Amino acid sequence: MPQEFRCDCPFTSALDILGDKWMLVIVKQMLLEGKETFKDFTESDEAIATNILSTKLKLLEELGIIVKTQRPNNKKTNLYLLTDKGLALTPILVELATWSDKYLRDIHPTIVNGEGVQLLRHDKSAFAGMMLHKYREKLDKVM
Amino acid sequence: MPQEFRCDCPFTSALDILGDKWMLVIVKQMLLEGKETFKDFTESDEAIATNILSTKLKLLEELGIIVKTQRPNNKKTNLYLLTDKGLALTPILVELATWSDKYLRDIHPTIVNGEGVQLLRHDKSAFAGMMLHKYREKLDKVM
DNA sequence: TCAAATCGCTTGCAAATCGCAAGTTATTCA
DNA sequence: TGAATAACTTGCGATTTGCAAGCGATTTGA
Repeated sequence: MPQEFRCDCPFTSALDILGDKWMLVIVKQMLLEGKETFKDFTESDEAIATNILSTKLKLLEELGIIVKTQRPNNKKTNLYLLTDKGLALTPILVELATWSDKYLRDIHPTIVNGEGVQLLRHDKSAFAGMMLHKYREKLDKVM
Repeated sequence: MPQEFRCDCPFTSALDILGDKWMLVIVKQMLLEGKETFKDFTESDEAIATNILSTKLKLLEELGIIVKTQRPNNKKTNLYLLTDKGLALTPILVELATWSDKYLRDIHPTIVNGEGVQLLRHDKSAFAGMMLHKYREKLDKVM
């Protein structure tokens, strides 16, 4: 199924792809929580259903945001890894979390407030840089 | 209906609210295209259905992202205006469009590429600053 | 070596959401 | 005062979401 776009606006077009409850959550889980196998995703807090996970992973792959690979000696477990196109979503994630941190705590007081959030609040680009660095290191090891 | 959150992750919580096809499109139309009445929204390219528009405006208002007002001498037309909480979504919009500009053109070649996009590409924060400045000027006039 | 466990899905079905078209109410304009 | 306009609301069919169960391929362990 070829991706449909509502119009030629760059803002809206991004939302045609990313504007749902799961796409960016999956990217976040890969980038920040080190998830890489189908099972990893199903075991998370956020508990995405397997049929939806399957659909979204397929879509993310079609779009070139992730790639599907295997480890050399394991035919059973698939690995899903972020491409550059996927890693380029980091600034969006950072801005989403920044907004949450500042404006959502009053209606959702249990939002986490640990080390990561402190760094994010204090130095956004350091946070982004660190996440990207860590992920690229992991890619080196895996591939 | 009180907003539900899947978990305590700031990234995911932002998406619980903003993660759909319309919420950020409406904010974009207000910030960048000067839309402020119900009719304005229904007349756009993106053609949101009136029932959905109605629901989303209500939700945005509940969340404090917009406020609903009237002009002094007109009881018919409602004005929807961005609050500070809503204006704080600007960086998210900017990052979404930046990503589109860089990574979506190959699968969606007709994405606009005018003056605005040029500025966005060349100087993101100038673009954001300009949009915010323009919107605040308008607020001064209206209120 | 073969039975059990694990992984990565797919399928069926029910519930929720989306979205078009038409209708309703209140306000303003001529 | 009658027509036009703005802002919705309602009905209903189509699509999407999400739970539960199942299934085939691979791997592990006795």
